[in-house]
Amino acid sequence: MATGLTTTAGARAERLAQAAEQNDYDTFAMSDSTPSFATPYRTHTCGELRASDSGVPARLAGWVHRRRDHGQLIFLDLRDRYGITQVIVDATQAPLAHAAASRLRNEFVVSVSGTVALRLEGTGNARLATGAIELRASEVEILAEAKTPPFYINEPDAPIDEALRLRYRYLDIRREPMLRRLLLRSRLVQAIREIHHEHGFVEIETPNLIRSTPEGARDFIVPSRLKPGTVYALPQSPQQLKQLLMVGGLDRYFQIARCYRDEDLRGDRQPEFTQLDLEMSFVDEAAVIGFVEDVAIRVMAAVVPDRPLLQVPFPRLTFAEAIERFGSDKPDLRFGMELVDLAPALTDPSGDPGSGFRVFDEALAGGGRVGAIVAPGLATASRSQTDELAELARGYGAKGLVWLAVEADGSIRSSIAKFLGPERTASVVARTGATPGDLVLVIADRPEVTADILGRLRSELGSRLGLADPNVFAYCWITQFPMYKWDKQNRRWDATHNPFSGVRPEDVDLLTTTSGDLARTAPDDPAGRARALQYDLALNGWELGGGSIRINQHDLLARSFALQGQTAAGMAEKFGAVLDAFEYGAPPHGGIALGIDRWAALLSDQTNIREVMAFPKTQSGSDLMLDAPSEPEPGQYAELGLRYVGPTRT
RNA sequence: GGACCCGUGGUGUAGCGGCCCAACAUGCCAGCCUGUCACGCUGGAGAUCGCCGGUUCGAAUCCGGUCGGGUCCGCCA
Repeated sequence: MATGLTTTAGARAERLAQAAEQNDYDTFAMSDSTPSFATPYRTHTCGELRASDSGVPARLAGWVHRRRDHGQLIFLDLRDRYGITQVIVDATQAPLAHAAASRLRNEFVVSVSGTVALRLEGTGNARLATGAIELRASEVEILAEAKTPPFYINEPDAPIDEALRLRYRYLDIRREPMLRRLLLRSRLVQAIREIHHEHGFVEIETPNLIRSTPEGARDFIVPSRLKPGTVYALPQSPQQLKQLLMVGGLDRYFQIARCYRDEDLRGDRQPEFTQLDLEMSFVDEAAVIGFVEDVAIRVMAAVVPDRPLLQVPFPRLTFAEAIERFGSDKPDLRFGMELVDLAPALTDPSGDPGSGFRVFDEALAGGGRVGAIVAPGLATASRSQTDELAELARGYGAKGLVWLAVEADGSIRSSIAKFLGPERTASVVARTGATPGDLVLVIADRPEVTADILGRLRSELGSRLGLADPNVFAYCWITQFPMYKWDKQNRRWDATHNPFSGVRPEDVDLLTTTSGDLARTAPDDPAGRARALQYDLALNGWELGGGSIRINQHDLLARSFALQGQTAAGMAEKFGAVLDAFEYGAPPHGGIALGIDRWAALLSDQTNIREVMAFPKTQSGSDLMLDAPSEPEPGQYAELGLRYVGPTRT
C-alpha cells in the first residue's frame, strides 16, 4: 500500500526526522514558501530586512510598537505580524518626518519610507531578526491614529485580566503570545490538510443546520422561520454525515469541522470547537490508527520540530490496562506513579483472615479493590496537608483516604498502622515500592471507583509535584473500550462512544442478554463484557479524540441498538437516513475525530483552549467582545412564532 | 445545579476596621535630551476600592445579596 498505512515504526521515525529537518520555521514565518508582501504601502515586511539589504530604498508599514524620543533623534520600533524593524528619524536629515514622528504614539499605524542602513558599530540588537539594520526615514505617513490601548501590547509577559483580553481580543491578538499561538494553529491545520490530500482524502464541508442527532450532549437549536414550530440543530459532530459520505463512495473524507455542544464549559471545552473529522472505507482498526499516527507525527514535525516525542510508535493500551495501571482512559504517560493493587499484601502471612482494617476487608469481600499510589517526597506532609488530600479524594467521590508515610529513617507513620499491625503495614509499603520520603495513598471501593479516584489523584499530584517533563509529548492509543456502559437510571446499555461503533469480531456473540430478550437488559448481561472496535488518542493526559470502526451490517446494528433500548421505530426516528443508506450497500468503514483546539493548546503549552482560539467565549458562554448572546431584535420572535416566557425550572 | 477563588487610578499589584479624600510599579500628559532598543531626566494628571444593602461612632477592609471573570464537581467525546 502506498498510503503509508502500513509503514513500519522505523520508517515512520525516519520520516519524522526528515520532516523536522525540512521545516525550519521562524517564529513569524507562516510557511516555507516566501510570498511577496509588497503593496503600495510597503516594499517589505517588518521582519524581512537584513544586513544584505543595506543601501536599498524601502517602505515599511505597521504599528508603532514603541517610540524612543531623544529630541533631535527619534527611534521607532515598527511592528507587523512578521517582526519588528527599528526606524530612525533624524530631525536634521528629514525635518518633516521628524515632526510627524513626534506626534506618534504607541499603536499608531504608519507607513515609513527611507533607506535600509547598517546600524552604527555596537548598536545592533541581537534579539531582533532585523537587529543588524535600521530604516533611516525620509517620510513618515500616519495612516491611522490610535487611542492608548487598555493593556500593554508590547510586553508579552505582562499579566492581564482575561476578561479584559477577551473584550479587546483584537488588541490581544496583536500581542506576541497570542499571535504565535494562532500561527502555530494555522501550521497545525496546514500540516493536517497537506497529509490528508497527499493520501487521497477528499475535503468536504457538511452543513451546520442539521437535524438533532443523539450524541449525548445537549444540542444548540435554531428555530426555522419557513417551518414555524420546528428547529434545526447545530451538529455536535458530523458523525452521521461522514458515514453517509462513505455510503456515497467517497472512500476517504476529512474536514476541519466546527462542532457545537450546549454543555457547561471548562478550560478544555467551549460551546463551539473544531475537530479534525475523518472517515475511511475498507479499513480496519489498524489502518485508521496507523494513518492517524502518521498524521500526528507529521504535525509534530511541522509545528514543534524540536520537541521530543516520548515514544514512537505510540504505545497502545487496552482500556482495561489503562484503567488498571493509571485509573484513566487518557493517562499521562510522562510519569509513572502507577496504581498498585494492595490485595495480595493485605493477607496476613500467618493465614489470619482479613487485613485487620474493616474498610479494606469489606471492600475486598464485596468484590472491591484496595488500591494505592505513591506520592514521591510527600512523607513530610503535615496533618493538614493529608487532610487536604483526603478532602480532594472525597471531592472525587472517595469515602475516605488512608495514607502511610515512609519516614526518612524507614519507619512508617500511618493512621491505620494499629489496625494492620506492623507486619502487614510493612508488606503494604513493600508492595507499593515506596521508599523513605514517600507517601502512600490508599483508596478502597468498587474496582472502577477505586481506579477512578486514584487516577484523578495521580493526575493532580503529578501536576502539583511537577512529575511530568513539560517539554515532552506523550501520545498513546487506548483501544478495546467496552461497547456499553450500564445506564442505571434507564436500566439499559448505553453506547460508551457512538451507537454505530463496531464490536470486536471475537465478542460478537456477547451481544446478548441473560434473559435472552434483547429488550430485557440487566447489568450482568454478557453485553457488558463486549469490547468495541473503538480507539482514543490521548496526549499528555488529555483526550485528543477518538473513533471507531462502524457497524455496516444492518442486523448487527439492529442488535446493538436493541441492547441500547432502541425500538425499530425509535431507530428510524433518530437515525433514519443512515439506516436507509445502509440498505443500499454500505462499505466497511471507520474514522476518528480529534480536537484541534486541544491539540493546538497542548502544542502551545497551554492548559486552556481559549488561548488558541481567536475569539473564544467565557465559561458562562458569553462573547465579551461582541456582547453575545443578546436579546433578539423586536419582531424576530414573532417571525419565528416564538414567545419568551422566562426561565423554566427543570 | 453545586463548591471554591478573584474584582482597588488605563494596566498589574499593595493595603484587609480609624494612621487611607488610598500606596507602589508601569502606562498616560507636558517639558528637556543625537544612538536608543523596557532609553534617560524633570514635572503633572488620574481611583468615591465592581454594584446594592447591612453591621459599626467609623467600611476598600466585616456580613448578606447581586453582577462579571476563573478553577473544579456534576454535566459533556
